[in-house]
Amino acid sequence: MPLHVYWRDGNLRDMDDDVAVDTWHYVLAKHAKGMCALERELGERHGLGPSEFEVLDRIVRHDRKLRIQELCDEVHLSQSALSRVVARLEKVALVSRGVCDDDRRGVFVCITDEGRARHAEAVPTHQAVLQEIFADDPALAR
Amino acid sequence: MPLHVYWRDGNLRDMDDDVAVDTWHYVLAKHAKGMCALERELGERHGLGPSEFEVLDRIVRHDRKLRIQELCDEVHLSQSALSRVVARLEKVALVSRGVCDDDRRGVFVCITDEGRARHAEAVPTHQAVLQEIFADDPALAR
DNA sequence: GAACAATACATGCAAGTGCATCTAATGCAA
DNA sequence: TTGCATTAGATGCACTTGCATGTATTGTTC
Repeated sequence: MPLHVYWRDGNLRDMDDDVAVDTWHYVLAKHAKGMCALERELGERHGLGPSEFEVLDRIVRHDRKLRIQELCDEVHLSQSALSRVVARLEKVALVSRGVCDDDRRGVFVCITDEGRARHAEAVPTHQAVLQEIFADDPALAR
Repeated sequence: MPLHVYWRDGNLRDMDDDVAVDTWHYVLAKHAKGMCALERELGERHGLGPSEFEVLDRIVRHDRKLRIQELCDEVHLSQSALSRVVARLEKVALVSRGVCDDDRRGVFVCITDEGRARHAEAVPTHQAVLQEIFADDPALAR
């Protein structure tokens, strides 16, 4: 995805500053605020954690069976963490798991109707939270 | 800090896309890569975790005794997590703790010589890791 | 000053994560 | 086919985190 980030200082700014470290602090701040807010809002309103939502979201966007491995490439979780997220989701019937026919080591994950509904319900919350988080970045507001 | 983020698309881009969500995915990706790399490099080379480094860094930048509470405002950790990070740092003698004289509920944290040295040693690693992480953002490279 | 709310920090506990490892299935070479 | 390295995913374990709570001190109201 051809997205590039441009830093610009509103005022005078010493360009010897370490831009990477500044950017990192920005990332840390947004990540902390965002995760905290998502955890609270998705949790209270839809009974989902950020990881659970992310996994459901990936499956919905692909709109097909996915292998654990494919998900692993897209969500920022270790293989073991992902395995457990999927286990939790299966436990509450938002996804189902099954063995791949062509490679019986593999496991595919399928979203259930209930999972699809829960995801659809949560998308606006997710979006609203993030718009709030980035609301103070004027260039992102429109 | 007057830092603003500007998204720009290299090509055609549907401006109905949800910019906040895209930015969030950028934050998630950089955070995951950055934390993973920092954990590895700071850990292997200096025996520090990202939280430990961050706390040392805050103290060094202020260059004075700090109260736990002040640190709490600056690092993205809960009060309890910070309390434990400081405890770990004290255990390995990189900081020392003491009660505030003016408010005996308060605890100030002081960096030791060894802590200062370890921090100084780790700063270049920290910086190098982050420059590597953001190296693919052309606007940040110079 | 006594009683009580508020604040600063520490700690018990449950939950999520990554690493190392385990099991099962596959691929490949002899 | 047999034997062995490789891969997919699950699981034991240690560690960190946040929430709720505990302890000690301070401030406030009567």
